[in-house]
Amino acid sequence: MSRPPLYITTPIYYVNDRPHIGHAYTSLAADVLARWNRLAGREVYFLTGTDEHGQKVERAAQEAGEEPQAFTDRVSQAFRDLTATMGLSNDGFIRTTEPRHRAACQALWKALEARGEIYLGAYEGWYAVRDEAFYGPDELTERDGVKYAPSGAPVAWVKEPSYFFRLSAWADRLLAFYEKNPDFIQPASRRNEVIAFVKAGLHDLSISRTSFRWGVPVPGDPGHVMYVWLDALTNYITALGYPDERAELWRFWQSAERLHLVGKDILRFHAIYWPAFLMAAGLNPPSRVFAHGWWTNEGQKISKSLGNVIDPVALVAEFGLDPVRYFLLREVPFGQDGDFSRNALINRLNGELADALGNLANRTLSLIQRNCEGVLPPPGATETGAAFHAGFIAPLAQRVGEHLDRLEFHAALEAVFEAVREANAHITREAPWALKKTDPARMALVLRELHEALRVFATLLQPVMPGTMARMLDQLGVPEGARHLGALATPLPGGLALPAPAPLFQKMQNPA
RNA sequence: GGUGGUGUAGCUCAGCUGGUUAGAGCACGGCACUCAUAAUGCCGGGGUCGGCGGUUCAAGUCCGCCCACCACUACCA
Repeated sequence: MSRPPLYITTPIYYVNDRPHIGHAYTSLAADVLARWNRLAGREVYFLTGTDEHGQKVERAAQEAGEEPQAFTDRVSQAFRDLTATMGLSNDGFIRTTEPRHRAACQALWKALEARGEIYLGAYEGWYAVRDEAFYGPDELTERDGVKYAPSGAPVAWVKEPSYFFRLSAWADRLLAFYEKNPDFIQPASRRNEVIAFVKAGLHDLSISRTSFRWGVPVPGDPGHVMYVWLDALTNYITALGYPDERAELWRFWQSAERLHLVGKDILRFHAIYWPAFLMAAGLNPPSRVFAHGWWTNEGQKISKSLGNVIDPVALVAEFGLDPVRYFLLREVPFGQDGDFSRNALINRLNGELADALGNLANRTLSLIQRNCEGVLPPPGATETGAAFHAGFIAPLAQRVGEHLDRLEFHAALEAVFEAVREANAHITREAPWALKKTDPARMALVLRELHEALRVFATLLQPVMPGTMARMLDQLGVPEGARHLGALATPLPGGLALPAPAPLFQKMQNPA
């Protein structure tokens, strides 16, 4: 059952912004998939990074009185720090201001140009100087012969030279591609939206700008810089060595599963423009693009103006990294919008992590400590234990894996905690504390069964809660080299001395 | 406006191609237990499955209409 390698990416984050829960969320999901697949023995390359070009950055640097490069060096640090804050296991971190990226963008441009996919034209439309944005005619209102943008800024008809990508010619080929690859865009509802959009017809895409300088110069016409999305999307292949097809990592674009995780707001760029660029340049399109949902904060839409942006650093500082990682993936199906609330987080932490799982580990290990002299009993099974094992423990790794392959993080975690609940029922039914005097042999069997269940839980939960599960595996006496999925088939030897248990999760007082 | 989707217990949601008394978690009530982080287990109350009409021996599950909500409807990233 050897699977091709996995290339998994987050979007590169635009540095003209502070890291918020949305960034943390995408990165976290990618991290869990990367860790899970590594545990399964699959080769993985996990990439994240920062998008550092564009007019907004240029202007922000100007306002800060800095050179753009110095400015981005400074502000992109917050995103590099986020990888540590969230405990990310990314293999690479790319910045679009790196020389290798400029080279890759220009190589892609030349490839498109050589294939006749690019032409020079003019971009025209209603432009609001104050907003630095173009508006469609239906968005405008007119008073006294002057047209105004929705923001209230006056607009004027502007025409600037621009290179165009022949996107209109790709609509049919994109539709054929979606047809042949039904899983390319997920979830399915998003796929329908994209298909509807493409079916309505595509315009050629303006892919250069002359209105600012902070970007990748267009080869052969340095008055233009490349459209930020062409620049940004290219990061995914820059990081693998493009255009050097003999680069060590290039095989991740040639023969690996190529999975992009994105927020739903940037799906179009990844599901339409990006595969079109790639196919037009004669390169593989991605294998899969998954668009996840947005968070609200205590039922309210998150926005800077409301001042309710969620800072991942503060979140982790207050609740701890692993509870936050668990909550974000457990609470809401990936792909749907969800609500962040302190109450809900604390309920998950107390009820599921501390009471159900943590306490189960603690009571089991305490019994082994006290009644078995701290030594793991040899493998064996009671009748009820055999049924419990066959129904909930043995199939669990596969169940979790199937859910994670479909990016159903919440269902994967639900499956584990269903088994945790069952384990609590099992220990209560068997009451090993009462068996000590009546049937010590059975007591040893029951405790061993529970230890085995705990070993499976901890092993499978490592990708979501790496730190805490490492401590749990320590307490269970599982050696470092036996913590991958393949090791679950081999029982630990009886007679292993176990350390004294200690609580894994600290409960929090619920303010409500 | 157009297209797609959602509406099931107090809350969050499962319910594949229509078929026994509609399920789970949380919350709530009772009981049991005492190994454990006052943890755990068992039992229970609670739903005219958005509304109306239709197809069918049989509909939460299919069809029509209506109501409510959501998403998409291109070039700031």
